[in-house]
Amino acid sequence: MSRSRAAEAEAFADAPIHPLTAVKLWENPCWFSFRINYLSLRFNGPVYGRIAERHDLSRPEYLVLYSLFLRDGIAAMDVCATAGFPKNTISRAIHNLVRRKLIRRSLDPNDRRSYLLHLMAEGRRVLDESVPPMVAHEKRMLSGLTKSEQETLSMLLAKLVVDSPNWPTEENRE
Amino acid sequence: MSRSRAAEAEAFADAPIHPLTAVKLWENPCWFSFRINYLSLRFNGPVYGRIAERHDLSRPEYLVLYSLFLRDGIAAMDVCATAGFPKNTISRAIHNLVRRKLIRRSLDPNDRRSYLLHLMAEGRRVLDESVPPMVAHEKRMLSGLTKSEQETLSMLLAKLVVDSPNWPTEENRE
DNA sequence: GTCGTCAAGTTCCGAATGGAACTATATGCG
DNA sequence: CGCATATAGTTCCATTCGGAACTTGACGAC
Repeated sequence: MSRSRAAEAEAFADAPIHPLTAVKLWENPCWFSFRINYLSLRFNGPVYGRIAERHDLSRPEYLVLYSLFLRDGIAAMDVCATAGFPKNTISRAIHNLVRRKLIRRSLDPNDRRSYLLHLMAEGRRVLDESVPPMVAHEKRMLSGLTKSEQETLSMLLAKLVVDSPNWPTEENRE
Repeated sequence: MSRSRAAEAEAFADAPIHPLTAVKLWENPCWFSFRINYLSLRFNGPVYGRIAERHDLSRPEYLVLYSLFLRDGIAAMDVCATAGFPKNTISRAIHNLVRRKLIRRSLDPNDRRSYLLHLMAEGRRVLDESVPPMVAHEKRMLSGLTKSEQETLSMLLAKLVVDSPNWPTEENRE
Protein backbone atom coordinates (compact mmCIF):
# COMPACT_ATOMS: atom_id res chain seq x y z
CA MET A 1 0.00 0.00 0.00
CA SER A 2 1.38 3.45 -0.89
CA ARG A 3 2.33 5.79 1.94
CA SER A 4 -0.29 8.35 1.02
CA ARG A 5 -3.10 5.80 0.75
CA ALA A 6 -2.09 4.45 4.14
CA ALA A 7 -2.36 7.92 5.61
CA GLU A 8 -5.82 8.35 4.10
CA ALA A 9 -6.88 4.97 5.45
CA GLU A 10 -5.94 6.10 8.90
CA ALA A 11 -7.82 9.37 8.56
CA PHE A 12 -10.98 7.52 7.55
CA ALA A 13 -10.38 4.53 9.81
CA ASP A 14 -13.80 4.60 11.49
CA ALA A 15 -15.90 5.22 8.39
CA PRO A 16 -18.81 2.79 8.09
CA ILE A 17 -18.02 1.32 4.67
CA HIS A 18 -18.03 -2.17 3.20
CA PRO A 19 -14.72 -3.89 4.05
CA LEU A 20 -13.96 -4.60 0.39
CA THR A 21 -14.67 -0.96 -0.46
CA ALA A 22 -12.01 -0.04 2.09
CA VAL A 23 -9.57 -2.43 0.42
CA LYS A 24 -10.37 -0.99 -3.01
CA LEU A 25 -9.81 2.51 -1.65
CA TRP A 26 -6.64 2.03 0.34
CA GLU A 27 -4.87 -1.06 -0.97
CA ASN A 28 -5.50 -0.68 -4.67
CA PRO A 29 -2.77 0.21 -7.17
CA CYS A 30 -5.54 1.64 -9.37
CA TRP A 31 -6.99 3.95 -6.75
CA PHE A 32 -8.04 6.55 -9.30
CA SER A 33 -10.00 4.34 -11.65
CA PHE A 34 -11.81 2.61 -8.82
CA ARG A 35 -12.90 5.92 -7.37
CA ILE A 36 -14.17 7.49 -10.56
CA ASN A 37 -15.91 4.31 -11.68
CA TYR A 38 -17.54 3.94 -8.30
CA LEU A 39 -18.67 7.56 -8.24
CA SER A 40 -19.96 7.42 -11.83
CA LEU A 41 -22.00 4.45 -10.83
CA ARG A 42 -23.49 6.17 -7.83
CA PHE A 43 -24.46 9.06 -10.02
CA ASN A 44 -25.77 7.16 -13.01
CA GLY A 45 -27.84 4.59 -11.15
CA PRO A 46 -30.27 6.93 -9.42
CA VAL A 47 -30.26 9.60 -12.13
CA TYR A 48 -30.88 7.39 -15.16
CA GLY A 49 -33.17 5.17 -13.10
CA ARG A 50 -35.40 8.14 -12.43
CA ILE A 51 -35.30 9.26 -16.05
CA ALA A 52 -36.19 5.82 -17.37
CA GLU A 53 -39.07 5.63 -14.92
CA ARG A 54 -40.55 9.06 -15.40
CA HIS A 55 -39.73 9.84 -19.01
CA ASP A 56 -39.13 6.41 -20.51
CA LEU A 57 -35.77 7.41 -21.98
CA SER A 58 -32.65 5.24 -22.13
CA ARG A 59 -29.28 6.59 -21.13
CA PRO A 60 -28.11 7.16 -24.73
CA GLU A 61 -31.41 8.88 -25.53
CA TYR A 62 -31.15 11.18 -22.56
CA LEU A 63 -27.52 11.94 -23.34
CA VAL A 64 -28.51 13.17 -26.79
CA LEU A 65 -31.26 15.28 -25.29
CA TYR A 66 -29.00 16.69 -22.62
CA SER A 67 -26.30 17.49 -25.15
CA LEU A 68 -28.87 19.53 -27.06
CA PHE A 69 -29.82 21.26 -23.82
CA LEU A 70 -26.23 22.44 -23.60
CA ARG A 71 -25.83 23.26 -27.28
CA ASP A 72 -28.61 23.14 -29.83
CA GLY A 73 -27.82 22.36 -33.47
CA ILE A 74 -25.01 19.86 -32.97
CA ALA A 75 -24.56 16.65 -34.99
CA ALA A 76 -24.63 12.99 -33.97
CA MET A 77 -20.86 12.73 -34.15
CA ASP A 78 -20.49 15.51 -31.60
CA VAL A 79 -22.54 13.53 -29.14
CA CYS A 80 -20.46 10.40 -29.80
CA ALA A 81 -17.21 12.22 -29.30
CA THR A 82 -18.23 13.69 -25.97
CA ALA A 83 -20.49 11.00 -24.53
CA GLY A 84 -18.47 7.95 -25.45
CA PHE A 85 -21.20 5.78 -26.92
CA PRO A 86 -20.65 4.13 -30.30
CA LYS A 87 -22.25 5.86 -33.23
CA ASN A 88 -24.82 3.19 -33.95
CA THR A 89 -26.16 3.46 -30.41
CA ILE A 90 -26.39 7.23 -30.75
CA SER A 91 -28.02 6.87 -34.17
CA ARG A 92 -30.72 4.65 -32.68
CA ALA A 93 -31.25 7.05 -29.80
CA ILE A 94 -31.69 9.96 -32.20
CA HIS A 95 -34.25 8.07 -34.27
CA ASN A 96 -36.28 7.25 -31.19
CA LEU A 97 -36.21 10.86 -30.03
CA VAL A 98 -37.28 12.06 -33.48
CA ARG A 99 -40.09 9.50 -33.60
CA ARG A 100 -41.32 10.73 -30.23
CA LYS A 101 -41.00 14.36 -31.39
CA LEU A 102 -38.61 15.41 -28.62
CA ILE A 103 -36.10 16.59 -31.21
CA ARG A 104 -35.97 17.17 -34.96
CA ARG A 105 -33.22 16.85 -37.56
CA SER A 106 -32.31 19.27 -40.32
CA LEU A 107 -29.84 18.81 -43.12
CA ASP A 108 -26.46 20.35 -42.47
CA PRO A 109 -26.07 22.93 -45.27
CA ASN A 110 -22.29 22.55 -45.17
CA ASP A 111 -22.10 18.77 -45.20
CA ARG A 112 -24.82 16.71 -46.76
CA ARG A 113 -23.71 13.56 -44.94
CA SER A 114 -24.68 14.99 -41.61
CA TYR A 115 -27.74 16.37 -39.84
CA LEU A 116 -28.13 19.10 -37.26
CA LEU A 117 -30.21 18.19 -34.23
CA HIS A 118 -32.67 20.57 -32.59
CA LEU A 119 -34.79 20.45 -29.48
CA MET A 120 -38.55 20.58 -29.90
CA ALA A 121 -41.06 21.86 -27.33
CA GLU A 122 -41.66 18.43 -25.84
CA GLY A 123 -37.94 17.81 -25.50
CA ARG A 124 -37.53 21.10 -23.69
CA ARG A 125 -40.35 20.14 -21.36
CA VAL A 126 -38.64 16.85 -20.48
CA LEU A 127 -35.42 18.73 -19.77
CA ASP A 128 -37.23 21.31 -17.63
CA GLU A 129 -38.54 18.48 -15.51
CA SER A 130 -35.46 16.27 -15.39
CA VAL A 131 -32.49 18.61 -15.12
CA PRO A 132 -33.26 20.14 -11.71
CA PRO A 133 -33.43 16.79 -9.85
CA MET A 134 -30.26 15.69 -11.62
CA VAL A 135 -28.42 18.84 -10.56
CA ALA A 136 -29.79 18.34 -7.04
CA HIS A 137 -28.43 14.81 -6.96
CA GLU A 138 -25.00 16.00 -8.02
CA LYS A 139 -25.09 18.76 -5.39
CA ARG A 140 -26.01 16.15 -2.80
CA MET A 141 -23.07 13.98 -3.87
CA LEU A 142 -20.70 16.91 -3.49
CA SER A 143 -22.16 18.21 -0.23
CA GLY A 144 -19.54 16.35 1.79
CA LEU A 145 -16.91 18.75 0.43
CA THR A 146 -16.56 22.43 1.21
CA LYS A 147 -17.06 24.96 -1.58
CA SER A 148 -13.33 25.42 -1.83
CA GLU A 149 -12.68 21.67 -1.99
CA GLN A 150 -15.27 21.47 -4.76
CA GLU A 151 -13.43 24.16 -6.71
CA THR A 152 -10.15 22.30 -6.31
CA LEU A 153 -11.75 19.04 -7.44
CA SER A 154 -13.34 20.75 -10.42
CA MET A 155 -10.02 22.17 -11.49
CA LEU A 156 -8.08 18.93 -11.12
CA LEU A 157 -10.64 16.87 -13.04
CA ALA A 158 -10.80 19.54 -15.74
CA LYS A 159 -7.04 19.37 -16.10
CA LEU A 160 -7.29 15.64 -16.69
CA VAL A 161 -10.08 15.94 -19.25
CA VAL A 162 -8.17 18.63 -21.12
CA ASP A 163 -5.06 16.45 -21.13
CA SER A 164 -6.95 13.36 -22.27
CA PRO A 165 -6.47 13.80 -26.04
CA ASN A 166 -2.82 12.95 -25.41
CA TRP A 167 -3.56 9.59 -23.80
CA PRO A 168 -3.21 6.30 -25.62
CA THR A 169 -6.48 4.76 -26.84
CA GLU A 170 -7.40 1.20 -27.83
CA GLU A 171 -6.07 1.76 -31.32
CA ASN A 172 -2.67 3.29 -30.78
CA ARG A 173 -1.88 1.45 -27.59
CA GLU A 174 1.62 0.66 -28.73
CA MET B 1 -22.12 29.49 -16.30
CA SER B 2 -20.83 29.58 -12.74
CA ARG B 3 -18.09 32.08 -11.91
CA SER B 4 -15.57 29.37 -11.11
CA ARG B 5 -16.24 27.39 -14.29
CA ALA B 6 -15.81 30.62 -16.26
CA ALA B 7 -12.44 31.16 -14.64
CA GLU B 8 -11.37 27.63 -15.52
CA ALA B 9 -12.55 28.11 -19.09
CA GLU B 10 -10.32 31.11 -19.38
CA ALA B 11 -7.34 29.29 -17.92
CA PHE B 12 -7.74 26.49 -20.47
CA ALA B 13 -8.91 28.73 -23.31
CA ASP B 14 -6.36 27.52 -25.86
CA ALA B 15 -6.63 23.80 -25.12
CA PRO B 16 -7.17 21.71 -28.28
CA ILE B 17 -10.41 20.00 -27.29
CA HIS B 18 -13.67 19.25 -29.08
CA PRO B 19 -15.96 22.31 -28.88
CA LEU B 20 -18.78 20.31 -27.29
CA THR B 21 -16.35 18.94 -24.73
CA ALA B 22 -15.55 22.53 -23.81
CA VAL B 23 -19.25 23.26 -23.41
CA LYS B 24 -19.72 20.16 -21.25
CA LEU B 25 -16.78 21.23 -19.13
CA TRP B 26 -17.50 24.91 -18.67
CA GLU B 27 -21.21 25.48 -19.27
CA ASN B 28 -22.64 22.40 -17.66
CA PRO B 29 -24.61 22.49 -14.40
CA CYS B 30 -23.52 18.87 -13.88
CA TRP B 31 -19.83 19.51 -14.26
CA PHE B 32 -18.88 16.78 -11.81
CA SER B 33 -20.79 13.90 -13.34
CA PHE B 34 -19.65 14.77 -16.84
CA ARG B 35 -16.03 14.76 -15.76
CA ILE B 36 -16.07 11.49 -13.88
CA ASN B 37 -18.12 9.72 -16.54
CA TYR B 38 -15.79 10.99 -19.23
CA LEU B 39 -12.69 9.94 -17.32
CA SER B 40 -14.13 6.52 -16.46
CA LEU B 41 -14.75 6.02 -20.11
CA ARG B 42 -11.22 6.94 -21.08
CA PHE B 43 -9.91 4.48 -18.56
CA ASN B 44 -12.30 1.58 -19.24
CA GLY B 45 -12.15 1.63 -23.02
CA PRO B 46 -8.43 0.97 -23.46
CA VAL B 47 -8.02 -1.15 -20.34
CA TYR B 48 -10.92 -3.55 -20.84
CA GLY B 49 -10.33 -3.55 -24.57
CA ARG B 50 -6.85 -4.87 -24.00
CA ILE B 51 -8.06 -7.45 -21.48
CA ALA B 52 -10.78 -8.74 -23.79
CA GLU B 53 -8.26 -9.02 -26.59
CA ARG B 54 -5.40 -10.65 -24.72
CA HIS B 55 -7.19 -12.70 -22.08
CA ASP B 56 -10.68 -13.08 -23.49
CA LEU B 57 -12.32 -11.82 -20.31
CA SER B 58 -15.37 -9.56 -20.10
CA ARG B 59 -15.43 -6.57 -17.79
CA PRO B 60 -17.53 -8.34 -15.11
CA GLU B 61 -15.22 -11.36 -15.31
CA TYR B 62 -12.13 -9.25 -14.90
CA LEU B 63 -13.68 -7.31 -12.05
CA VAL B 64 -14.23 -10.53 -10.13
CA LEU B 65 -10.66 -11.58 -10.80
CA TYR B 66 -9.26 -8.20 -9.82
CA SER B 67 -11.32 -8.16 -6.63
CA LEU B 68 -9.73 -11.48 -5.69
CA PHE B 69 -6.34 -10.00 -6.48
CA LEU B 70 -7.04 -7.40 -3.81
CA ARG B 71 -8.63 -9.79 -1.32
CA ASP B 72 -8.82 -13.53 -1.71
CA GLY B 73 -11.70 -15.47 -0.16
CA ILE B 74 -14.49 -12.93 -0.66
CA ALA B 75 -18.03 -13.80 -1.77
CA ALA B 76 -20.01 -12.86 -4.88
CA MET B 77 -22.07 -10.30 -2.98
CA ASP B 78 -18.91 -8.47 -1.94
CA VAL B 79 -18.01 -8.03 -5.59
CA CYS B 80 -21.53 -6.79 -6.38
CA ALA B 81 -21.50 -4.27 -3.56
CA THR B 82 -18.19 -2.77 -4.60
CA ALA B 83 -18.26 -3.12 -8.37
CA GLY B 84 -21.84 -2.11 -9.03
CA PHE B 85 -22.87 -4.92 -11.37
CA PRO B 86 -26.12 -6.79 -10.70
CA LYS B 87 -25.73 -10.12 -8.99
CA ASN B 88 -26.80 -12.24 -11.93
CA THR B 89 -24.08 -10.71 -14.08
CA ILE B 90 -21.51 -11.41 -11.37
CA SER B 91 -22.85 -14.93 -10.93
CA ARG B 92 -22.36 -15.62 -14.63
CA ALA B 93 -18.88 -14.13 -14.54
CA ILE B 94 -17.91 -16.36 -11.61
CA HIS B 95 -19.17 -19.49 -13.35
CA ASN B 96 -17.16 -18.67 -16.44
CA LEU B 97 -14.03 -18.09 -14.38
CA VAL B 98 -14.55 -21.36 -12.53
CA ARG B 99 -15.12 -23.23 -15.78
CA ARG B 100 -11.87 -21.81 -17.12
CA LYS B 101 -10.08 -22.69 -13.85
CA LEU B 102 -8.96 -19.13 -13.10
CA ILE B 103 -10.70 -19.29 -9.73
CA ARG B 104 -12.38 -21.89 -7.52
CA ARG B 105 -15.27 -21.76 -5.07
CA SER B 106 -15.50 -23.25 -1.59
CA LEU B 107 -18.51 -23.43 0.69
CA ASP B 108 -18.63 -20.71 3.31
CA PRO B 109 -18.54 -22.61 6.63
CA ASN B 110 -20.52 -19.83 8.32
CA ASP B 111 -23.28 -19.42 5.75
CA ARG B 112 -24.34 -22.29 3.56
CA ARG B 113 -26.02 -19.96 1.06
CA SER B 114 -22.74 -18.45 0.03
CA TYR B 115 -19.40 -19.47 -1.43
CA LEU B 116 -15.92 -18.13 -0.89
CA LEU B 117 -13.94 -17.38 -4.03
CA HIS B 118 -10.24 -18.14 -4.45
CA LEU B 119 -7.67 -17.42 -7.10
CA MET B 120 -6.04 -20.38 -8.83
CA ALA B 121 -2.60 -20.45 -10.46
CA GLU B 122 -3.92 -19.55 -13.90
CA GLY B 123 -5.91 -16.64 -12.49
CA ARG B 124 -2.79 -15.34 -10.79
CA ARG B 125 -0.92 -15.62 -14.06
CA VAL B 126 -3.55 -13.54 -15.87
CA LEU B 127 -3.32 -10.91 -13.14
CA ASP B 128 0.47 -10.87 -13.28
CA GLU B 129 0.22 -10.08 -16.97
CA SER B 130 -2.67 -7.64 -16.93
CA VAL B 131 -2.25 -5.55 -13.81
CA PRO B 132 1.02 -3.80 -14.72
CA PRO B 133 -0.27 -2.35 -18.02
CA MET B 134 -3.45 -1.27 -16.28
CA VAL B 135 -1.51 0.51 -13.56
CA ALA B 136 0.66 2.07 -16.25
CA HIS B 137 -2.40 3.37 -18.06
CA GLU B 138 -3.70 4.95 -14.89
CA LYS B 139 -0.31 6.51 -14.22
CA ARG B 140 -0.32 7.91 -17.73
CA MET B 141 -3.76 9.41 -17.18
CA LEU B 142 -2.60 11.11 -14.00
CA SER B 143 0.74 12.25 -15.38
CA GLY B 144 -0.66 15.70 -16.21
CA LEU B 145 -0.91 16.38 -12.49
CA THR B 146 1.94 16.90 -10.06
CA LYS B 147 2.44 14.38 -7.26
CA SER B 148 0.92 16.82 -4.83
CA GLU B 149 -2.11 17.44 -7.03
CA GLN B 150 -2.57 13.69 -7.29
CA GLU B 151 -2.58 13.40 -3.51
CA THR B 152 -5.18 16.13 -3.24
CA LEU B 153 -7.34 14.48 -5.87
CA SER B 154 -7.02 11.11 -4.16
CA MET B 155 -8.13 12.60 -0.88
CA LEU B 156 -11.10 14.48 -2.28
CA LEU B 157 -12.40 11.48 -4.23
CA ALA B 158 -11.92 9.24 -1.19
CA LYS B 159 -13.96 11.66 0.90
CA LEU B 160 -16.80 11.36 -1.60
CA VAL B 161 -16.68 7.56 -1.71
CA VAL B 162 -16.66 7.38 2.08
CA ASP B 163 -19.64 9.74 2.23
CA SER B 164 -21.57 7.84 -0.45
CA PRO B 165 -23.50 5.48 1.84
CA ASN B 166 -25.45 8.56 2.93
CA TRP B 167 -26.61 9.43 -0.57
CA PRO B 168 -30.07 8.66 -1.88
CA THR B 169 -30.29 5.61 -4.15
CA GLU B 170 -32.88 4.54 -6.72
CA GLU B 171 -35.04 2.99 -4.04
CA ASN B 172 -35.25 5.64 -1.35
CA ARG B 173 -35.15 8.59 -3.68
CA GLU B 174 -37.99 10.29 -1.83
C1' DG C 1 -12.58 16.34 -64.00
C1' DT C 2 -11.93 11.37 -61.47
C1' DC C 3 -9.72 8.41 -58.52
C1' DG C 4 -8.58 7.02 -53.74
C1' DT C 5 -9.33 7.83 -49.08
C1' DC C 6 -11.82 9.34 -45.26
C1' DA C 7 -15.92 10.65 -42.49
C1' DA C 8 -21.23 10.67 -41.12
C1' DG C 9 -24.78 7.89 -40.43
C1' DT C 10 -27.48 3.44 -40.92
C1' DT C 11 -28.45 -1.51 -40.79
C1' DC C 12 -27.66 -6.20 -39.43
C1' DC C 13 -27.06 -9.64 -36.16
C1' DG C 14 -24.75 -12.37 -32.56
C1' DA C 15 -23.75 -11.58 -27.77
C1' DA C 16 -24.13 -9.49 -23.35
C1' DT C 17 -27.12 -7.47 -20.06
C1' DG C 18 -30.13 -7.03 -16.21
C1' DG C 19 -35.03 -7.30 -14.27
C1' DA C 20 -37.94 -10.68 -12.25
C1' DA C 21 -39.01 -14.89 -10.45
C1' DC C 22 -37.13 -18.82 -8.09
C1' DT C 23 -34.45 -22.01 -4.56
C1' DA C 24 -32.25 -22.57 -0.44
C1' DT C 25 -30.59 -20.91 3.73
C1' DA C 26 -30.40 -17.57 7.62
C1' DT C 27 -32.34 -14.66 11.03
C1' DG C 28 -35.65 -12.33 13.95
C1' DC C 29 -39.79 -12.72 16.78
C1' DG C 30 -43.56 -14.28 19.46
C1' DC D 1 -40.25 -24.15 18.57
C1' DG D 2 -42.61 -22.37 14.05
C1' DC D 3 -43.51 -18.79 11.13
C1' DA D 4 -42.43 -14.44 8.54
C1' DT D 5 -39.06 -12.01 6.39
C1' DA D 6 -34.58 -11.20 4.43
C1' DT D 7 -30.44 -12.63 1.91
C1' DA D 8 -26.93 -15.44 -1.36
C1' DG D 9 -27.02 -17.16 -5.51
C1' DT D 10 -29.19 -19.07 -9.91
C1' DT D 11 -32.11 -19.32 -14.05
C1' DC D 12 -35.07 -17.44 -17.59
C1' DC D 13 -35.91 -14.43 -21.17
C1' DA D 14 -36.91 -10.00 -23.47
C1' DT D 15 -34.21 -6.11 -24.47
C1' DT D 16 -30.20 -3.60 -25.54
C1' DC D 17 -25.71 -3.20 -27.07
C1' DG D 18 -21.92 -2.62 -30.11
C1' DG D 19 -18.65 -4.53 -33.83
C1' DA D 20 -18.59 -4.85 -38.70
C1' DA D 21 -20.09 -4.06 -43.09
C1' DC D 22 -22.40 -0.81 -45.94
C1' DT D 23 -24.12 3.73 -48.25
C1' DT D 24 -23.56 8.24 -49.31
C1' DG D 25 -21.06 12.34 -49.52
C1' DA D 26 -16.60 15.20 -48.75
C1' DC D 27 -11.95 16.24 -49.89
C1' DG D 28 -7.23 16.11 -51.55
C1' DA D 29 -3.97 14.83 -55.32
C1' DC D 30 -3.00 14.85 -59.89
